[in-house]
Amino acid sequence: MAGNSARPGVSVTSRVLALLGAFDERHRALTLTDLARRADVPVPTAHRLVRELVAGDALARRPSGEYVVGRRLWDVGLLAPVEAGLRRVAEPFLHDIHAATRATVHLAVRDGDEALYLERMSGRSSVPVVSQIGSTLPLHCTGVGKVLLAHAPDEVQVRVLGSLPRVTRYTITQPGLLRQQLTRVRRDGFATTTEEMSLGACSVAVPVWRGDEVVASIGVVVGALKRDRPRLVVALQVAAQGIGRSLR
Amino acid sequence: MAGNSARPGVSVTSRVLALLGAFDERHRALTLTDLARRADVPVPTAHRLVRELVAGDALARRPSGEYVVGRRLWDVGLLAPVEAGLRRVAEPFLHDIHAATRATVHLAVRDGDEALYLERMSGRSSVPVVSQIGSTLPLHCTGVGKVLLAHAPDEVQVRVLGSLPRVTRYTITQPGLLRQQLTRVRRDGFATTTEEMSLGACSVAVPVWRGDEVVASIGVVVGALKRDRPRLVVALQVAAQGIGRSLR
DNA sequence: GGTAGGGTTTCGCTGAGCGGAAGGAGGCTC
DNA sequence: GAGCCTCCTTCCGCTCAGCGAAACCCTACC
Repeated sequence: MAGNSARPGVSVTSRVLALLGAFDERHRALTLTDLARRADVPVPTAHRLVRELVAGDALARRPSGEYVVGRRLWDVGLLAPVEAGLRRVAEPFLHDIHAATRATVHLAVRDGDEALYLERMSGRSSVPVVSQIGSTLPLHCTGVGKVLLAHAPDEVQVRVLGSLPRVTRYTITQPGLLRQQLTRVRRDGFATTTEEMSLGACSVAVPVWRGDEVVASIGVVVGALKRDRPRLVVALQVAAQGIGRSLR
Repeated sequence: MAGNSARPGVSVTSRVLALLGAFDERHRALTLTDLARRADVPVPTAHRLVRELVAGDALARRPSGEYVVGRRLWDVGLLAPVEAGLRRVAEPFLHDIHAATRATVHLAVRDGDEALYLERMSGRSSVPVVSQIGSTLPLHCTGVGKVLLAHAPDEVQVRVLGSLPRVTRYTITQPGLLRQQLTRVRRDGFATTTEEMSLGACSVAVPVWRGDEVVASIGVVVGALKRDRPRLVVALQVAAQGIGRSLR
């Protein structure tokens, strides 16, 4: 940046990125002041940059005065090759599961110490589902997360087991208990959760193998597992097989 | 921008946006030189800016050296409220159509003089489909496009009918003929295309009404229409009704 | 080993960018 | 209706971040 900056060395580009990064699932609309605060940029500077971003349709301004992410970023973002091959291959299989179960279906990969949701198809029922395409959730309390964790490198398991934040009163926060579960996940080929992420929601998930490596996980979220579990596991495993086979 | 610019008055922000805008469906991966050329920025300048964008994960660099859109832009872009309400409401209905027909299903709105595809579910068959979520296609040679055009304001119709570029040898390029079809679309409540956008692909589409206004269109793409047409029209109309009802 | 295509680094000039200060605009309280 | 608060917007003079031509590097191809 030129001139009079309070913190020389911070480039215009990085400020622009900071402004864009101020948005997340919980902050889809921000006032100028919030935007400036979250991006750690003085308000007048934010104002100037944001005006340019609005002119370029990277942001948009709501009638209320709040800023939201704009059309331009939406369609540029969709061009990102984030596991594009996996998503394309998996889509029809996810449809099949969705059609067969009517439940919410997920496709996720491990991104560091979190589960990154690549795809979601909403179910009909009123089961609460917090996942969003593009967002991440913890590995230790989601179905797909447990699968990904069970097949993650040791250092990831160590880090995650070292800190198991409680989300609901059923979240597993004892490393020993979770470690047992992970062993069972590897042995049985599926993972389950019971209201560990959100009350009223249970899940089943299975790994997607490419060769001898787990590259993703698919799962469903339902209100209760009960005797449906075997049926769901089979449906998921068939789909996961299909995806894995198509990936080579 | 500071200093020695060849074209003073062009801001850093606008250059960054130009770089991001250099990507489109047909250019998902670009070399530095292409990127610079398409964004109309000198190569060294592009290099500097792009390096910062890569550092911020807004772009990523392929092992081959090409640049692609990065994770950061992907998940920020997904936060854009581009017809979010419509998309959320429509999703389950689109699933139903997809399950019932096994064809490629589309949800589109009119964006100026083009059809903007908000959602797509791929069919099983090998029918060629060029649409992409987030991309636009002409109004005059797609199923959803004809529906949207038939219910567009006069000035849009005039502009579009004034220039009907040929895409395939079946594309309708005579304004009079298309005008007749649009009348029929309004009368019958559905539109069809026959290899007008891509050879080997036909489509049917219906309007989605909110009150007395057409806010979107849903359609399917199949290899051939033949006697399936009535069945597809009914399926689409049922879904469109449902979407419209849910929109109030 | 010449040529062409990319990618990267250098470097001195300079105006784009900076942001404190001040000035609206709206809303809420007393 | 005065006082207060919060958020948005504009102003303006200082100055260093940004600029890009030029030069250089590297790989590929003939």
